[in-house]
Amino acid sequence: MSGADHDAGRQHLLRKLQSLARLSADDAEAILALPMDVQTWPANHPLVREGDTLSACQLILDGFACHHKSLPDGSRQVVSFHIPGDFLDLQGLQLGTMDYGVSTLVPTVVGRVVHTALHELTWRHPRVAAALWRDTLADAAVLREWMLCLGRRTAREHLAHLLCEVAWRFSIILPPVHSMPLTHDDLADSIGLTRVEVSRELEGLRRDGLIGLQPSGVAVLDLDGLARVCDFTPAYLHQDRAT
Amino acid sequence: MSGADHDAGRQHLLRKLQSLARLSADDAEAILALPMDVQTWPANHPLVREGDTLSACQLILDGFACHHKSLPDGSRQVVSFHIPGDFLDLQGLQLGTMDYGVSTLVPTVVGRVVHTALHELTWRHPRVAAALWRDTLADAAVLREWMLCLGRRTAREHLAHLLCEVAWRFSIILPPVHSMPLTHDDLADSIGLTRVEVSRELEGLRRDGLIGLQPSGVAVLDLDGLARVCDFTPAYLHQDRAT
DNA sequence: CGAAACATTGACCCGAATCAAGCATTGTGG
DNA sequence: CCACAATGCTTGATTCGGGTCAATGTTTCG
Repeated sequence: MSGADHDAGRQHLLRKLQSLARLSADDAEAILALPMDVQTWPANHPLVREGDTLSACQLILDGFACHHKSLPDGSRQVVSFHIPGDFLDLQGLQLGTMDYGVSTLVPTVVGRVVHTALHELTWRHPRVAAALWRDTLADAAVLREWMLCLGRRTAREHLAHLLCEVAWRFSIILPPVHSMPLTHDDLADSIGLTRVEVSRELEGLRRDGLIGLQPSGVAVLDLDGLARVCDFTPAYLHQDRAT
Repeated sequence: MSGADHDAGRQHLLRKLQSLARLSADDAEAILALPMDVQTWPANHPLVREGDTLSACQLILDGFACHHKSLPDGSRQVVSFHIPGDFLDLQGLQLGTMDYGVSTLVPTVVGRVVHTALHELTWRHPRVAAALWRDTLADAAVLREWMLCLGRRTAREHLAHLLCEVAWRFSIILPPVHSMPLTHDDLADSIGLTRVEVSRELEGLRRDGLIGLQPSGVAVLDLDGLARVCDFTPAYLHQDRAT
């Protein structure tokens, strides 16, 4: 938990917001100066429960987390993944109760920023507020693509699409061909299928040489090949950068 | 197309934004004064195509429309419904290209507001900008609930849930027990199933006395009964009002 | 070493898709 | 005013993707 670690997490946030709006030096300084209470959590730890009302937002400084919703019968749907630089519960700043839960997927470091500090930031720095709004819009675009996957793609296409997306987003912050720390249960809850079917489809993709199955997780070996399986087009991520 | 009609549509927008943020009289006046180019379209008319880049936002003044995405093979997923007072393409104001299409479902009147006017509005009226951000967050909450339906509910539960949501949202602007102007194809594209299965499940719900099937569309007869079928809880809509 | 968590595989089942035929409304032109 | 096309709805027979159940294998870690 060195100071440098926290700075790296804040820098991810700043870089993302700068890519979404033209920020002044003053805006940037205010973002980096946000008062933040740093906490470390293990993998699979709940950070927010459905129905909570919050008084602070949590920024991922290091690690990996997801949003999820559940049915009374216990079945669970993961609705999004989040990486360093993402706020996990910006919704709690603006709307009353949380309609989704948040959990870590790997050991994760978060920075808690009290709502008053964020309200002050957005009030004094309208361009930062605009950037956060755009970030919300970009997140919604990802939700829509996931809905298309859930409703209209086959199991294999959906799985391939998810792996493409995660590999693509991870490549911003991690070296390529890094294996992804997702269990088969995580993948199943993300694509709306069962663990058993995930196992079978992963085996199919492995046999085709598109992915590698290691104990540490799934590794994407042939991103272009995978993208061809599922017609992956990263435009919906609304992030401009060299592919 | 009388002036009164346009005012009704604007009033829906104003009322929604006032429920999301405490607006000043000046803020309200600016919203009602937005310069707007009024257009009328038939049912099933495309208003935005996937990939478009826009220079104006379209506000529904009267009617009913949806957002949808498609796969290369032509299959389509409806991702949200929109009613008078909703902007159909706020995303186009903040992000480059549209990742979804927009179509009318019934004859619809929209007001086109050029981006420059909206940028000026949000810049001069930060509370209006905050309200629009909250509106985006509330829309995203609906997308997440739809994902839960797509991934984890059965055909019957999902259909019942959709009917509950639409009936609930329509009740704000229409008399109750109004039949909903959705074809079986529209419903099928919304819940990620086929027209045939929609027909069978609707017949099941009708046999149980929960809905009525008329030529003009589906009418919800027993909202509480329907809600019990699918565990419908309107909290995710983030609209406080007497149920 | 043993327990717990995670992954794989096979046999069988079921919900929804597909294919196909026929019916009911609506609207249009002769 | 009727004919008939177009669109939308219903229903049955059959198929198939993915679920369920169950047994077994593999890591990881206390």
